[in-house]
Amino acid sequence: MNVVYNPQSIEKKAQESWEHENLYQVTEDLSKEKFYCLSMFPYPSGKLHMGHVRNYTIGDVIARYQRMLGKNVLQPMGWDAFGLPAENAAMQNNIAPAAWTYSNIASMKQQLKQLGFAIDWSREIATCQPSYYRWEQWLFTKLFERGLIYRKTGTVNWDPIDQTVLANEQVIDGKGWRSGAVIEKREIPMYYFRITQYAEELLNDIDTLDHWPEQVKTMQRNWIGKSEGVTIHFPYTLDDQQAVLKVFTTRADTLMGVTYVAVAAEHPLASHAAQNNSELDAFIEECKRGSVAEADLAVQEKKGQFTGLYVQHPISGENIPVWVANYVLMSYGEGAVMAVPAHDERDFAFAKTYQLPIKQVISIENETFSADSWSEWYADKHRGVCINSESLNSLNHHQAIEKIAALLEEKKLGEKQTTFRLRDWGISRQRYWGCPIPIIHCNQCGDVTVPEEQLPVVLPEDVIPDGAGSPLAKLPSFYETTCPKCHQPAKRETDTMDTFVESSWYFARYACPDASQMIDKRADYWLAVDQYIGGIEHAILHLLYSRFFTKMMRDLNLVHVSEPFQKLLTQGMVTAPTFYRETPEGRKQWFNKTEVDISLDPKGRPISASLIADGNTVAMGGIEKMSKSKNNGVDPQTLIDTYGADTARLFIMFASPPEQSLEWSDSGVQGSHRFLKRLWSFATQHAALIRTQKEKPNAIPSSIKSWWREVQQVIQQTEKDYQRHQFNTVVSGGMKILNLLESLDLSIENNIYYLREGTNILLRILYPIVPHITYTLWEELNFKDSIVTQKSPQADPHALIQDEIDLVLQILGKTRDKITVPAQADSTYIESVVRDHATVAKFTEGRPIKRIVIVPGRLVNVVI
RNA sequence: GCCGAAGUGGUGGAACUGGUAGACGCGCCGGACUCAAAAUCCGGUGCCAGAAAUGGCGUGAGGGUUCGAGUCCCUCCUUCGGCACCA
Repeated sequence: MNVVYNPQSIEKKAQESWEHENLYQVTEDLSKEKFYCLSMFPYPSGKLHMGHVRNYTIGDVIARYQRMLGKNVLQPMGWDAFGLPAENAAMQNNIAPAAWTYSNIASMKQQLKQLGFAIDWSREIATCQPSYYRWEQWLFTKLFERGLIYRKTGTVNWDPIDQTVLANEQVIDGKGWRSGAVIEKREIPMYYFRITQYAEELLNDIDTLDHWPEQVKTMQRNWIGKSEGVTIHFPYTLDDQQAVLKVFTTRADTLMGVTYVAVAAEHPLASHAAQNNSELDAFIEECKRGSVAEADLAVQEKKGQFTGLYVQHPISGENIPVWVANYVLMSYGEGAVMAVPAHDERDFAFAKTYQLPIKQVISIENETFSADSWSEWYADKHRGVCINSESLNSLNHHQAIEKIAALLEEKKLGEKQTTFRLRDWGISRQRYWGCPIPIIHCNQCGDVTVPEEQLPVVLPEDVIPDGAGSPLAKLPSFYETTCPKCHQPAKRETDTMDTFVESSWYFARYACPDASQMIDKRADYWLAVDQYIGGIEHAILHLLYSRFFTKMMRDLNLVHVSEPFQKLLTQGMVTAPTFYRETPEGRKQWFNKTEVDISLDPKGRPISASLIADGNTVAMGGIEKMSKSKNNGVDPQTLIDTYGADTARLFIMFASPPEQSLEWSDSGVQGSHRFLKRLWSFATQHAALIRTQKEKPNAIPSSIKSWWREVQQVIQQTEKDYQRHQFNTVVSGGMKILNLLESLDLSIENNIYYLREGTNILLRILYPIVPHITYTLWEELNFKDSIVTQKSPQADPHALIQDEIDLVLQILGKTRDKITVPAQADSTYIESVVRDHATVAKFTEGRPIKRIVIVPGRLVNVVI
């Protein structure tokens, strides 16, 4: 046994033996309880970053722990291989996205193997392979035939110089990232998944997700955004035609306070009015500038323009002016809103800007309304009653809505309606590196789905995009085809699918990666995923889409669960300090920590930094998420090469609990490494004694009774901590046991049994986190079988029993002393001890004791 | 702007259900070993006052509930994640 801890050699050996024995490959075994442990698959960007290492380490720890509980654990891995970065890399390096992607997969797979994850590699999938995406295309055709996919126009960012559609990410301050041109909104035809058809179920089933973080569930509920309201029709006459303008509102009780209505720039009424109104036309054009991102829209200045048109108030018949406003979203409700300046803050500000009337229709006792300035209570729907509203007067919010809805329904000018904030999911992308949409456009037959026997529609892999438009649209060999129905020449769809589509069902394909259909019955054994682990940034979109897909696949009888992920763990990000200098042009140049020298104050806090290259100062930019753009990443490969995979795993698990963000610390890494070295040298130093198999003493020797109880307490604690995924305290539990073992007096014969027992426990506690070193030591110390097949340690209840316990003595809630009482002492006994206690006498100073609060097993509080 | 989180020593974090705040590390200080350094080992370490015993203060800020609040409630501040074409 080598006395020096050499992670490189022991890790390589352990990994080779695991691979040789095929330890992590699993099959459906009905005799065992299954556990499907899934981490979000990576985008193959080139090499692993620290976020990946964290994600997959958490997954691996859970998978190995579940295995120790005797379960049949599936932990697969694959590649979310389609996406925009491959196209960017292609343009930069003149390499085809496919070649770039496959080479990235190879190197990242190599790195994952070095980290020693218990992955079943026989199930590996890459979404860019035709064998994967053909089933996505197949599903598309089925859903299209069922009407769950449809075509309509949608708004995209258009770069007028590059003549191409841009992703939101590629629009910076309203300008194209390459061309610098001001971006325009453009309407183009797209395919949509009818996710709104499942809105109600997606919302209701959130209640069944007992093991999801509450915050994620709340975010999903708000994203779906169910609201009960009333659709109100405002009649108007245009070119002698009778029509109605529909608006949706949750505040129908304020209908009598409407002083204008506002429509989105894209609303038909706006376009109509703009035909002979150049000022309005210019305004609508202005609204079309800038990105389509909602965050950008929400912060822009609220602007509007009168259309010159009027609609009639459905109750009073008054003329109501129609405005175009940039804050009205065409995609929500009817693309039009009724404005009640007196009781909506945004309408109030708008009315002030454009001198529109403000009419109070809600009042609250003891509050005075003033049209001069806004007060929070104007919008309070819980306390007010209607005024100035004819038959609604003195009714509250609910009563008024019921009454007005009935009134409108009778007049056929409105109806109660449930609306969702959730919109249908537009999946068309005018890009090359994605799954081709399996549609053929025929002049005779319209949109025809590609028949099953012609699938997959294979994406040519040797294309290098040039940044201008979609490469597929320039490839006649791809788009020229014949109609499957009439066999006339026809054009293949050249858009590809949103990459979120691939990641919405991959978890089901892992169950049967080689199936000759989309999903076969093996999925019934493995689904649902028992534990899903991934970044919090996916809390809404990816998770919602996966839930939606699961429900659609269930309705197609492909899977038999309604929810894909039973338990969800959302990991925090990995952060590190940043350093920068401002260039003369005012741009920030970021430096990596390896390029700078940091000076510390006497307490070890960083005070300044300088660039090693020139010795001049650089600014400290604070702690930020590790990213390429801030140049503050730490390469996991360097970490593995220097310290080994176990140190990397240990540090990441120890530095913070999985859901919190993790701050990188070089000295923290060294500390973790030091612990493993200590463990190794402790084991090698005492190897002979540990290997000695002593008889278990009949009773725990009284000299180490409390020592042994401490070990047992740690077992009890780490058991709980594993279950609640608080791995940082599992590690500190392991450190405590090593500290205890080092304090054990080995000159006492009886203690040798406890040395072996304690070491055995320690290795099993740490195994899921640092599998290589514990696997090796287990073998070296002649413990039974392999640690891979061991059970997780369990506390011995007898060893936990105490005869006497310490109670904290508080006086008026302040800790003053401790008292020792028999473990089964009752409150009468404790009270009598406390009344006679010197410390109590000292602090009460003769004042009478009013009350004695006793918390069993914990504390006594004397109230005076 | 909207939705969702987080703020605890010099520092990462612990405190599970309202019950001893600071476990376990890192750093720092002191010591041992060494010609010396590194590594390793031992001891100390929330802040203020004090030689010490001890006392006071202390979980972003301000209020509240409670015998008792890091934990529950209200208001505010700061930082972070998402906002539908980054993945």
